[in-house]
Amino acid sequence: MGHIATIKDVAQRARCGVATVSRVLNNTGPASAKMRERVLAAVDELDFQFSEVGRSLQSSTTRTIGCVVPSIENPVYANAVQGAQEVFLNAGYQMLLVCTNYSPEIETRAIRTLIAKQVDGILLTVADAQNSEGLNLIRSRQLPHSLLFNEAPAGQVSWSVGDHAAAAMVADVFAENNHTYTGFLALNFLNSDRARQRYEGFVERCAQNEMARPVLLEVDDDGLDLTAHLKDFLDDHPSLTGIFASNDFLALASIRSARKLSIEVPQDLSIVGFDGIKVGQLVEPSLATIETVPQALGAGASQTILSIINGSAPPEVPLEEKRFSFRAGGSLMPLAAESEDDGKGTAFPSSNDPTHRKAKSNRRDQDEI
Amino acid sequence: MGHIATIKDVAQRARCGVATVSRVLNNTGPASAKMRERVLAAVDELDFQFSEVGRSLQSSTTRTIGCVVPSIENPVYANAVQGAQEVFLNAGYQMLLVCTNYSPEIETRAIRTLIAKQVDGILLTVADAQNSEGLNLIRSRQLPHSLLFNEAPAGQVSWSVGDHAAAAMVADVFAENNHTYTGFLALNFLNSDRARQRYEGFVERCAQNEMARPVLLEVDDDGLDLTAHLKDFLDDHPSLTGIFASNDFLALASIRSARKLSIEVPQDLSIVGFDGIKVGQLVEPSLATIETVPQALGAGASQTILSIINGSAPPEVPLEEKRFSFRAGGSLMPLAAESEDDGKGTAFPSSNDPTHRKAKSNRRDQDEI
DNA sequence: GAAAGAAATGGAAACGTTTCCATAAGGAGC
DNA sequence: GCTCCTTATGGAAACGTTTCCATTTCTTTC
Repeated sequence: MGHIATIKDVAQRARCGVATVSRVLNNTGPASAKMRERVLAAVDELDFQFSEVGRSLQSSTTRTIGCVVPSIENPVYANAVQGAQEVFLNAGYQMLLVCTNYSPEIETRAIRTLIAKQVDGILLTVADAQNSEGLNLIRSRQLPHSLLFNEAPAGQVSWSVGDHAAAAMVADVFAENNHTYTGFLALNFLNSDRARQRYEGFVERCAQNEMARPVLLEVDDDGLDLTAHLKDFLDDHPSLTGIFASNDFLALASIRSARKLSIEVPQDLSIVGFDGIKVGQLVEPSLATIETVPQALGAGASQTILSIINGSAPPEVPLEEKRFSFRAGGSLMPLAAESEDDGKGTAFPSSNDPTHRKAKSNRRDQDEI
Repeated sequence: MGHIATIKDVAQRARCGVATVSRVLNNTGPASAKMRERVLAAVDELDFQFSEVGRSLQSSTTRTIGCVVPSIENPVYANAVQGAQEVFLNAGYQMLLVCTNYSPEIETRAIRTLIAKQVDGILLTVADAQNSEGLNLIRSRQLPHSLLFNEAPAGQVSWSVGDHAAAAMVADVFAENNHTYTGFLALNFLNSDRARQRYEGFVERCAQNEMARPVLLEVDDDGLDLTAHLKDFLDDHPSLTGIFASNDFLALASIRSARKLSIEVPQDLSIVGFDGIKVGQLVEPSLATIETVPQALGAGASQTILSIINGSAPPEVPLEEKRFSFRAGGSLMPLAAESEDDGKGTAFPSSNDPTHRKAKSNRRDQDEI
């Protein structure tokens, strides 16, 4: 019969009470050798496995963690989620994953459901950490949780990149390479506080560096047809020499669109990305970008949650310097102005093997500084 | 007090029985207007939400689906999982995700846990569909499930790419471009039946096309340091003109490694990838590859599971022609042999805008056929 | 105004566990 | 052989739902 065995079936078959079965199987409390044997035999014959649902009801713990992120097609989130998943699995927790597609409505609904499912904790990246209905729900229930990628309101833990500072670093890099007129290319500006923080950080530091105020280009679609947008943008702002793309995909798409428009990167236009995805190093020119450590953030945030759950000391969030760094690449080139070179921060070779690049390249190469 | 309200609390506060609360909240059965109001008020005041655990125990359904994949750092799985997640979410199901890291042990353990958690179905990509302990468990319990990416044993549903045929198509493409000596670059060969099927399909069709037997190069690490391996490989097999990489990342890494070794792609070496990841179209040269539709497979497999659960007609798995196609790209170049060109299957321009490529390219360009 | 029918309501069982508590069985010491 | 203690064992409550069924309350109709 297609009936799934319960502890009662086992008890019946082993000719004992359910309490005994529970004790034997969980190794809690005494049991005689014969009894133990009978129970084990019954378990084997019936192919018995505890129902976690029954257990959860009794223990009011589910050994399940909710994870809410915008999308795992973005390798940054994919990395983070994978890192988190590993930590949780090792600790005996399973992970309930929801991708919100950057929609605050889905986000709220998902969090509600996760709470109803009695997850033991929630790991989440919200659209806007300052104003998230779901986050409020979590807080009011005092559910163990940790923000991931979002900067938390003061006093709260969060495993974020440090977007403001990282974007400021990009402004510095542009400045050191004599770029003054820059643009900021944004996707999901509306539903990502990270994108906005990057923009703010970039704008502020540009101002401090006495560069022009960066021009904002918002795109809505993350398809690959950036060309028309880019053309309009550059036509409107012909003095631009550098673009800071709010993520690496956007940066790569920009490079390609530029190529289509017969604009050479980096000779005619420098491009800096954000995230440091793997392929950025595989392409030519290699992508100058902010390198981040999503997997470490995901793992760290997970450990934070686990430590809240079992009352141990939570891990420290690493300093900003450990969470991001500038990765030089061929997509950024110093402007041919009088050099106020101080030796740091200029673009490095795009390849680890300069000899080869010299050998193969037959056009003006930005790599020879 | 930090006590979470249950239906009893609500009943007490609304001065009625729990049955009434249940009826009102679930809209099942009658209830007077005042009663309805009292209950709703109590719910509001207590911030009550049903416990899904209690519900699950009672209904023996969890509205949860398990999803087991090797890794979501691979964009192919990330896409598929995202597609699946969306379908499930729309149907009111949540998804428990486990990444096995290609380990059969983790795979088995994960499936065991998912069964214990009483998931209503399982979507999974296993290391080896012919020999999977976890899969057997699922089958013996008759748990609704669908394979994803794995080719299923005869008679079973599976949403696979059609690796054998797709790899054969690559052999055909190489043949049409006059390549005879090819290599197959494999990762995770041991723990991926897909990789093995691709190899077999490729080898067989090469034989049918009277090409040399492809040389196998297995790499274990998916880091970026393919260079040493590639060098040894090409030194050992100097006649190779084309490499079929079992995924796009490997293909991109190969292109980069080749570049480091002063080997020009595609002039000196043609490379074809597999999967059709997005960045393949953003790079230069663009990647010739097999384009697949992971999101559609993930969504289809999910619908299959849902239809098993609620007894409706399962969706048809699309024909192979709908599941993969060859995407031409600049990384593949016809060999300068006497052309037996039949017009189809030769490499196409790598960019959508040939005028630009002509304008910018100053080396012999494979795009002008 | 009473009877009958319909509508509303509450009690209790069931789902699968764990755990407390009471009882039964076994062994040691007299 | 009896008591006393230890070790085994089973019954039952509790966890939070839903749902069946019985009971109460309201409407309607004569």
